[in-house]
Formats: sequence, structure tokens, C-alpha cells
Amino acid sequence: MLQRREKLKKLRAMGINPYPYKFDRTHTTAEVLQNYTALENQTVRVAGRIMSRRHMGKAAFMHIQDMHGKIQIYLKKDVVGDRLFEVYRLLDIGDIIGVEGQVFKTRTGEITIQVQSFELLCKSLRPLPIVKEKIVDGKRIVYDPFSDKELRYRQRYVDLIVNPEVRQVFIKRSRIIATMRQFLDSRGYLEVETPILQPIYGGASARPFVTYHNALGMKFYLRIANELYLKRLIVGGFEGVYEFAKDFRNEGMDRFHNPEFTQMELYVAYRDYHWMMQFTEELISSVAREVLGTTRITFQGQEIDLTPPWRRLPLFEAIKEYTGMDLSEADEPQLREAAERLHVTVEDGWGAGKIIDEIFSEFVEPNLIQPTFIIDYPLEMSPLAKRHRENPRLVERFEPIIAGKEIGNAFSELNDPLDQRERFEQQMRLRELGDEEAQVLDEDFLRALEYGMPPTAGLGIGIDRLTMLLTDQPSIRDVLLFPAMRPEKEVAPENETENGDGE
RNA sequence: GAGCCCGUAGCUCAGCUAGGUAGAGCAGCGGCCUUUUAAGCCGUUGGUCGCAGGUUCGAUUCCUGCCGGGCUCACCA
Repeated sequence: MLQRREKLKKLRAMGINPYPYKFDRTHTTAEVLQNYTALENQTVRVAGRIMSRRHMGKAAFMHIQDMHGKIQIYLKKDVVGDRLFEVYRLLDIGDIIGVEGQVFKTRTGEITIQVQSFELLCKSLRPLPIVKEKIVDGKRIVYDPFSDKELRYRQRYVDLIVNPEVRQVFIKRSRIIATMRQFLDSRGYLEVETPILQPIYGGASARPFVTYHNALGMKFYLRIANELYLKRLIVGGFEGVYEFAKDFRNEGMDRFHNPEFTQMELYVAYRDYHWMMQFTEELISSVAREVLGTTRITFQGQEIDLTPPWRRLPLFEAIKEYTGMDLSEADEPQLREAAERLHVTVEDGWGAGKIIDEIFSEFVEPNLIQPTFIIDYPLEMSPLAKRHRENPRLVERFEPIIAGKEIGNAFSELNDPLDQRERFEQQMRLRELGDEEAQVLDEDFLRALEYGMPPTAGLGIGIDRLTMLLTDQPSIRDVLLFPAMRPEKEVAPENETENGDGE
């Protein structure tokens, strides 16, 4: 770093602004590489960050990288002249330059820009990790990888510069969201925004983050879901609304959980969960087709076929299939007994729903690799879902499960205000029994339902998990640009080089 | 929250389980090299071995605590 500051001074002494204002480029690196035949011997202007350098006396090869890739440039002293070559000598890996030159192929066949002139666009003061790579039989072998996960997450900017596959993941994430949005818009659904700061949190079972509004002198909660607000909008007469929502849940973190995460929630009037299942498999498979070009994907070594239709499997049938036990008629004591036989640990406060959920997640869920809709959940697990039309102990709910993990949640929405009130009251009783995740009664939401909400189907898709699936990433942190981390103690200021004037 | 593991130069790591104040490759710096590509060759700088204690004549190395991280488990999407 010291040396780089010295170089900076020398450049300034030469009358060069190391941080100029702009550079007009004619092509990106990828455009030059793709259009080589048309561009051969033509002059192009390309900009990027110096990623490697091979110096050879009075000439040098470098690779510069922009958002779309890397291209080699070749710089000769007798072409650029003494002064620019002097400037070149003061460049480092990590600096950003703009070059102008002719496109040609080297003896070894690599498309390269013969630099006529170049301009320093940004002097980099901090050395970048140098990742070396070699292409053997079309495969990229990486040497000295920048692989420390903590550093990669904390300094994602470095990760993005140095690891092209990381860049790809986030480009795909962006395209997944863009494609979903197009899909939803093309169906005429309205994208809306609802409060993140909520006086009463609801729509899911989870513990919230709490904050405080000074002027109002009251607590606010960061939303754990946006369900109840979106349903208010259905009451208001919008017949299809959706929101890509950052939600916040005050829970532990692991491979599948980050305290803030993104959900797409969609509500469509006059539809039920059967319709929503079809919609969901269409949505996901067409996103895959659009972003990956196929509905057959590989996730962590497993082949997964997202082509519709997906299997529909009632929850209790699934449990029966994987445990051999029919629990559809079991009451709570019987469920406890079943759990014990299956060696599933259950706690005293748990109700029937929770025990079933536990058995399901342990014995069934991990086995559901191919996309499956688990349908028809017990009533007590789903306080916002409508009672099953054939079985009053169940609700019309489904979760799409892929690669052993749920990536969403949906139901025929409960629109009977009296039933909804009872369900809330049931939740409040659970809360009093110590279940911190039980849902909170929302009087205004009930008031809205009392005005009348049409039959409605609702869906939530976990965007982070979907992205993991479609980009084959094992951890949620690999699909979040800035995953939650404890703060660093301090970022080293690195000021000690600057004392007095330069030499 | 619990268990296991990790924290040594800018990056990736070795040395530590036979305790005597550190090593490699890459990067950097100097030199040679005008089609190289993990460029090469010669030379060279660089580390309070995460932090704080303890044991010891002496600790990167052993012990304890703390901080940060990873993986697994528990809870949840």
C-alpha cells in the first residue's frame, strides 16, 4: 500500500489525474471477444480493472476485466511511446484503465487488444488477492483462490472482483426476480408496497425485531411477513397483488436462514389453492427456463426436474409413506406416542400441529427431492388458511418442496371473519402458554375481513431459497450480497504512510 | 443456545501432539526479457504467529478466558 501511494504521487507529479471523470468506451470485453471477425484490426476502446500482468522489458501483456469478462491487452513501448510506458510502469494489478487499440490474435490464438494509448481511470491503493487460473481441456483450474468465507462475505466487493462465478450467481439472482416480475405483470397483477415498520406484526409464526419510533413514542416491529397487508388490499378491490418483500425474523442463522430475507407474496382473488399450485409450478418452471434455459437442474449433485406437473401429496399420506404410520385421525396423546416411537423429541407445550410438523420435517421433507406439493395441513398449524372443503380438521394449504426444502407456502385464504377471530384467539392462548411465535391478533385486519374479502389464493415464495436452488449454491449466504455478520472490530485505517509531504 | 474445527506475511497455506521469538508459493520491490498467459530467470522487502492471561529460564507451539469465523445440531422460511 505504501508503494502504491508513492506511485500515486509520481503519477500526479507527471501531471496525470489518477481519478479522472469519464472514459468513452466503444465495446465491452465480451463484445470484442464475440465479434472478433468483424473487429479484427479495428480500433476499439475498452475499460476495465487490471487483473494480471506479464511484463517483458519493453512490452507487457495484461488482462483487464469489466462486468462481462476479461480481455487481454498488449502494450509495447514503441507503440505507446516513452511517456505512456512510464505511466504503465506505475500501474498495479487492481488499477482501472481505459485503453484504445486494435484487435488482433496473438501467436497462441488469444484475442487481444494492441494498445495504442491508454488512460488511468482509477489508481487502486489496496492490493487485490491475486487469483491465477489456467484453462486445461476447457476446464478452469484456479490457483491461489480467494476462498476465506469470512473475507468473501465481509468484503463482497473483493469477492465479486476476483471470483467470476460469484458475479454470475448475483446476475442470475437479479434475472430470477426480473423474470418473476414479468411473469406476474403479464398476468395483470399489481406490484405494491406495504409497511416494513408495523405496529402489529403478523402473517407468520416468528419472533420479530423491535424498534422504536421517537415522535410517536411507541414500539414498531419490522415485518415478519406482508400477508395481512396484502389481503387488506384484496379487500380494497385489487384482484391480484404482489410484493417482493424483505422480511425480518429474529431467529438463529444457518445455511437456510438469514435474519433478513426476501419473499415474494402474491394474492389473487377468486382463486383457490388448486389454482395456485398450477400457477406456482408454471411460475417456477418458466423462471428456470428463462434464466437457465432448462427446467432440469442440478442441485448439489442431485438431478431435479422442475417440469410441471409436480406431485401433489397430502401431508398425512406423506407421513404414512415415509413412517408407515397413519396419523390423520390421531389426537394429541396419540401423536406424542407416535413421536416417541419415531424417536422424535417433542416438548411439553407443543400442540398437535407442531408435533406433526416435527415428524414431517424429520422423516418426510429431506426425502422430497423432486418438486412436490405437500397439501392439506392440520388446522392448528395454519391460522390464516381456509378450512378444507372436505375435512374440517385440515386447511387448504400447500408447500412446494424441492431438494428436501420448502421454498414457499400457500393457501386458500381464510376470509370468514368469525372463523379468523377464533383462530387468532386460539393463537393468543398458545401465546399465553409461552409460545413466543404464536401469532398476534390484529383487530384492524379482522375489521377488513368483516367488510368482506373475496375467495382468494395466496402464495409466498422464498426468493433466497429459490435462488440457491437455481444457482446450485449450498448456503443462503452465497445468494445474499451482504449476508448478516457480526461487525468487524474495526476496519484498519491504514493511514500511517502519510506523514508530511512526499519525497 | 450446544458440540466439533479454524484464526501464522496482501492472498493460499506449512510449522505446532517431541516448547528455544517463523517458512513456501503467489503478489510487491530491483534487474534481464517487444506475442506472453499459473510467462520465465536472478536478487530482495515483508509477519507484535486473532487478543488477554497462565505454566515455563523461554510459547506461534501447552493451558484458560475472550474476540471473530466455519461446519453440525436445536428453532424458524
